[in-house]
Amino acid sequence: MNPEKSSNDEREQRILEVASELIAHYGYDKTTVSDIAREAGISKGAIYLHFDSKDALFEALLIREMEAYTMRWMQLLEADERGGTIGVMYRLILQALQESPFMTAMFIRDSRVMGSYIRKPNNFFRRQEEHDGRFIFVKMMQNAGVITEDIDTRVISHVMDMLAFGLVSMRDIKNPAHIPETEALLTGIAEILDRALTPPDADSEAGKQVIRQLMSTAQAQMNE
Amino acid sequence: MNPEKSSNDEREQRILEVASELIAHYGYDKTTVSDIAREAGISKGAIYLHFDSKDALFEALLIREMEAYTMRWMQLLEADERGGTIGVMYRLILQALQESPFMTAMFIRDSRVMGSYIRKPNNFFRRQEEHDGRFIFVKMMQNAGVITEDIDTRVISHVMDMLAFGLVSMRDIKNPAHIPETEALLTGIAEILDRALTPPDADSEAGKQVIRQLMSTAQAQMNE
DNA sequence: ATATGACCAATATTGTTAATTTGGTCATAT
DNA sequence: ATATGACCAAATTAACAATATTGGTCATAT
Repeated sequence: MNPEKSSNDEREQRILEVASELIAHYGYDKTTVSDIAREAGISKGAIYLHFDSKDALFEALLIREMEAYTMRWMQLLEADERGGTIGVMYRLILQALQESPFMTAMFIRDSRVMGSYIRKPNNFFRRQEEHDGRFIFVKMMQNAGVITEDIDTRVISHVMDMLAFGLVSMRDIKNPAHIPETEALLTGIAEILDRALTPPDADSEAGKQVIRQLMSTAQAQMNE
Repeated sequence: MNPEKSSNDEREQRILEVASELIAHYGYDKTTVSDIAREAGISKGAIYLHFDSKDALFEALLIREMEAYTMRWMQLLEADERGGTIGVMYRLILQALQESPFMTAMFIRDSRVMGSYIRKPNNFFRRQEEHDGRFIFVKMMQNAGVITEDIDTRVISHVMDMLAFGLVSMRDIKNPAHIPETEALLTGIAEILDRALTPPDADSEAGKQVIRQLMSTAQAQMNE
């Protein structure tokens, strides 16, 4: 929420909700501020009481979607009784990713959705470039003893990125008849990762525990 | 080689060689038949003594590159003394893929290279769509006892496609500083696949043997 | 036979202007 | 205070003709 702007948080969320749907469907370029206002049932001017510009709105949306994606992952994680092995945890990452059309578009920088935004000089993605979330995740899981230490952290995290990218992108170019059913595919990936990366003495709850802790710290920081 | 056309195979190969370089660099649209002729040191008319059309030339090039890629893989396979585990074999597949800019472009349907060709109604890729080479490869390796049977063939082959796709595509969008050095990455992937897919009792030569046999059969069919 | 390159119809590009759309503002209303 | 929507400059798109390029052919030369 932008404290400098209107404090009507409920409406701000509705704007973002509507923007998410429109942009996921029509893309950044083809979705106008007026479209968003009309669909949200408010005037165009009201949009600018919440956001400085179309880009500011869009970037708030990117952040919102990332947060929603993370929350959804947490939710799947807590609901899953198969334990906190890296295979299962990563499987749920992919599941959450697939569930969100917007996140998949973000992840592969889909130009049909991101439109001309991706070409902007100092956009969200370029600013984010320094930060490697996946690397940090893998490092933490190694420290927690949930991933073997005998394969380089950077290699593992990049392999995970490769899989996620491939998962989302290949659907466009490969004959659907040759793509396995999602459930079976994700289970297979989890199995492969567990066999390769889960140490024999892994504590299957340690991973989840670290994530929980990380989340509550993040939550606490947010409430300031 | 097109038997209906000129039988000057040497020149036909030079045409394709030149076309490969030009198209890999400038793309299908920006490379004209005259460009190819000039660079090959022959007249434009001579091109049409070998190929019916620009598209026919281009498709011959696609096939040539696929064959060259396969040959290169074979070569790496024979030269590698680490044995024929699935990890090592697949690692060499990725290595051969990375070495050929044209093959990488084909694999991800890079529109900067393939240009307007990919949008043509009945192009090479669409015709090829039925055939799933990776699936056949995995199936054969399972039959040879080099890949476990306890994970679905389709799942394994698709995971391999995902990795290959990710390997090639992620270089464009991820901060290079976060991408591991190629050698380490490929070694890591090989290690992961071996741990997950190589059966305890695998005969590390059986895989190579099947490939050799397959190749000589294909070679024999070609010479007809 | 084999190879060339001038030639052509068809397609693509460019330059230009006119028309439309869009992000953002602000006087006015509530 | 809060919200609206008419309004505007800037940017995008549409329309169109003029120009250039390109795939492919073929009469001619070697």
